[in-house]
Amino acid sequence: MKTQFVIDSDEYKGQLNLALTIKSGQTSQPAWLQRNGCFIELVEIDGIHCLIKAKQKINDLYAPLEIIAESEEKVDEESVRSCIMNIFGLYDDLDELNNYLNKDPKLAPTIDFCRGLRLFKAHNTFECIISSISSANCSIIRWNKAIKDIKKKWGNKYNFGSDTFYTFPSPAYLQKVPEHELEEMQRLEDTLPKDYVFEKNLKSCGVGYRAKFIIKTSEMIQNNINIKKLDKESYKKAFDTLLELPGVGPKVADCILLYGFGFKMAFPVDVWIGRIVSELYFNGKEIKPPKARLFGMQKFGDYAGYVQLYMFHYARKSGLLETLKK
DNA sequence: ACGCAGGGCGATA
DNA sequence: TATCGCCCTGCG
Repeated sequence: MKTQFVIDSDEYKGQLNLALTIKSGQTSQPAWLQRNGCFIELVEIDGIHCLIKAKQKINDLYAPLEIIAESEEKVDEESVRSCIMNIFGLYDDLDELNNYLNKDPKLAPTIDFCRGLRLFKAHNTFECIISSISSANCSIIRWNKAIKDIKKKWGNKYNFGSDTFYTFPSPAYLQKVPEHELEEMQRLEDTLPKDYVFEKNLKSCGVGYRAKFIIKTSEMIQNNINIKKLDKESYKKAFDTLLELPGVGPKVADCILLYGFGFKMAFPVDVWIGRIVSELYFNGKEIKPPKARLFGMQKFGDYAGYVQLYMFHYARKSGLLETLKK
C-alpha cells in the first residue's frame, strides 16, 4: 500500500529546513538514510510498519514537504500526517521562537544560522532511550553504528523493493540478549560448532561498558517503569523517573525528555553546551553542567530545548566552537 | 604508538 | 554536596 501526500508551508508556523533538521546531529535517534534527495526510515504508525520517504526541495525553506508512506497494510493518512508533523517539529512555531531569540542579544545571532531548523523528534521512544544511553561519553559515529548493529542483530527485517530495514527490538527482547562473548558462549555451550563466531552479543555492537546498562534498563522498562505515560507527567517527575535507569544521568535524561517525549523546557547540557553557556552568559568563567542546566531552564523556560539546539548549531557554524576548544 | 575525548557511576571526604 | 578515577573505543 502506498500513501502519498504533501505538507504545505501554510500548515505550520515558520520555515522548514528538512535536511538541516535531520542532519544537525541531535542525540535521540540515528540519522535517517539519505538517497536521491530523500530521507528514508522505517516508522511504526498505529502498529503498522511504514517505510517513510520525506523530501523537500533544497534552497527553499517554504517548499512543501513531500511524504510517501509504504506499508503492507493500509495505514490512516491522518495518522501518518500527524506522526510526520511531530517528528519534524512542525507543531512548533518558529516565527514565535525567532521573536523570542531576537530579544536576547546573545541569541539573536543564532537566527541566521538556524533558519528552518527544528527539533527532530524520535519516532520510537524506547530506541531513543537506548540511543541516548549509548551516546553518553561516545562519538555520534560510534553510537549510530551501535544502534544500527543492534537493529540488524535483533530487529525484525522488512524488505521494501531492494531495500532492507530493521525495527528496533522491544525491551522484552533486548533484556534477554547476551551481554558479551562469554555469556553468548555459555548459552550456546551444547550446540556450539567448532568455528562459531561470537557476534550476537551487545558488546560486539560497540557499546562498550554501556552493555550492562542497556540490558538492565530494558529489564526495568519491561518490568517496573512505565514509559508510556511519561509524557503525561510533570517535567520534574519524568526527569526523576528516567534517572532511575542505569546509564541515564542528567544530560541523557534531558535528551530523552526533549527528543523522545517533547518536553521543550529540557536543557540538555553536554561539555559543549556548558562551554557555550559559560562563554555567552558568564564572560568565559567556567560553569559546571548542573549549574548550566539550571541556568538554562530558568532563563529560557519553554524555549530551553530550542535554545540549546540553536546555540550548538550556531557555535559550530560561526567558529565559536573552535575558539572554545583550547 | 598512545593519549585523549565523551557522560555516568561509585567511592571518597 | 562536590570531586575524582574509572569504564570503552575511535580518532589524531
